[in-house]
Amino acid sequence: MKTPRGPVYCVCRKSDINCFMIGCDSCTEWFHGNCVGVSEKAAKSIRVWFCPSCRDKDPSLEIKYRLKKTKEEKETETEDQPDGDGSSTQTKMDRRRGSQIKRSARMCGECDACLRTEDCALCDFCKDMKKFGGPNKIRQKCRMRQCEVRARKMLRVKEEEMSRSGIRGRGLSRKGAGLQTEDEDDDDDDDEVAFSGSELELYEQYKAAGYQDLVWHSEEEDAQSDSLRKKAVKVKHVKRREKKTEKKKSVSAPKAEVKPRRHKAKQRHKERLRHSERAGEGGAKEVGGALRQCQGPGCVQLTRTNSKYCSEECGMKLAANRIYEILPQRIQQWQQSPCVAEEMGRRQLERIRKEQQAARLRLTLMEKRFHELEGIIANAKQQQVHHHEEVTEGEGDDTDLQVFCVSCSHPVNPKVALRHMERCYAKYESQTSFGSMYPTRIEGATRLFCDVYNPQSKTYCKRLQVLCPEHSRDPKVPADEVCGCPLVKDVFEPTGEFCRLSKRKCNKHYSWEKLRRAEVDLERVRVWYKLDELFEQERNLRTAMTNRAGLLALMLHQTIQHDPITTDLRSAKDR
DNA sequence: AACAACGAAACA
DNA sequence: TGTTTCGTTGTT
Repeated sequence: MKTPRGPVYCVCRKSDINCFMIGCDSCTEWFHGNCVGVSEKAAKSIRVWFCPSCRDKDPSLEIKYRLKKTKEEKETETEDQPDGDGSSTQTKMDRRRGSQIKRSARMCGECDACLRTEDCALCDFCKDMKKFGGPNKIRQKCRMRQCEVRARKMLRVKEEEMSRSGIRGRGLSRKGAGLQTEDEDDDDDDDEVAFSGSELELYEQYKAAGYQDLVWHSEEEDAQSDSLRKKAVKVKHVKRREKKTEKKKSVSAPKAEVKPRRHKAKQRHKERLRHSERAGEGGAKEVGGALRQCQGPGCVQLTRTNSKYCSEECGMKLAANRIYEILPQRIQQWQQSPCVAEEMGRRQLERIRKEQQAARLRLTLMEKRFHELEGIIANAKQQQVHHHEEVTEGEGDDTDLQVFCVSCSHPVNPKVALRHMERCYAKYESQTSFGSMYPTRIEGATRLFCDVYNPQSKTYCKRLQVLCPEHSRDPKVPADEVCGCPLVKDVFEPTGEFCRLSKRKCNKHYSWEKLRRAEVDLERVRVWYKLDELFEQERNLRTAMTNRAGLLALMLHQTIQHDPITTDLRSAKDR
């Protein structure tokens, strides 16, 4: 149970400070506004205030009020302060702090820290402040000014620093005043070893008596050891435990916790001793306390250092023996039970084969398409140009329409849009390279990747050859060449007709050969990728299958049939 | 739990 | 409006 600690104030002698309070300028005691009949608002106009008891004792004490806050008053105030004009923020603050120390949730108003008016300029909090050139991230009061009683512990001067420089004896002034901390901080403070006089002595003795060796001693030793240390330890443990039980209200008795563990440790230690003794009886050599005989079959030699054997041969002999002994059994075991992984592997392989077949079929189809296209293009080149159609086409166009280029986003006339976009694309595309360290090697494939070597980056271009503006330019079109694009009906149905416009003038089918070739080539590349992927899968699967039931695997693993019924069911289903 | 960071109240 | 410093929150 906690006794109500912490400072008490006012006529009511309560510790509550979360309301408006006013300080007596005579006894410096603090009073609740409500208890002494002073509202917060009213207090604003009070300049000097004395508590009822002080006034009783000394009737001459008079509560003084401020005049209305006027300009004149402000002026008089500044006159009172000689350094008025040249005052820095620091000095202004000092005045503020110095004149009347406020009591707050984090300031007792009485300790050295609270009374301090200057920032140390050295602590981390000061260094963080803007006035000391800091980033103002931490935004905490100078450590030297953190209240010794109410400020959060972590904000106060750090322990090491305090002991190093002996800056201040924490809480000494407070203890003299007979005041104690609030409960919140009490919890923090408990972590510190707060000894009373006799405890301190014991603590010192405990430290001196060899708290440096915390290893387990045997009980005999313990009995012999000076009672002083035991006493000291006991004091400490009891203190700790009391606290723990108080906090946790744990069920298990702490004393019962400690002893058995000690026993176990001792037992283990004894056992270890016994083991090493037995080894010693064997009559071999002693290495670091242990005696070793070669583990080779039938060998009685001593081991080599850091080895279980006397020689390589012994090691090999033992290994060979193991294989002869274990392997046949394992092979038999392996053959007895069906291997699910093997079965699954076979199925996977089947699937991969099927997919490979499909991919190959598709590849031949694409190759066929490739040749067909070349045929069409060759055929188209032989068409004659029809000049009269040119004219009619030019007339029908709507000159007001505009489309935006997908590359440069400029508005362009739809008539020339294709041409523009194609060139725009080529322009931007040729600015970047797209290569790999290795040339493409696909057997039986014609014209896929550009594969031009760039000696600067030591890479091979990996664009489709037909689409690479960086390494191949579109050939110049002769004036009399026909467009020759196969005409279609309903988008997909070929009519058998060809565009008979002059190639230079046909905007509708601009570089149609290139696009068609790219279409076919892209598909071919995709099929090749697919084939490659399938090949990789097959290879992995095959390695896994050949490694399964290999020598190493059989020696290292075995399948234990815990439940023969399950195995039977599975084998019946699988077979 | 300690710490850093930061919003915001309080104040001049 | 700027400064100081508190409480809260997220991170280590």
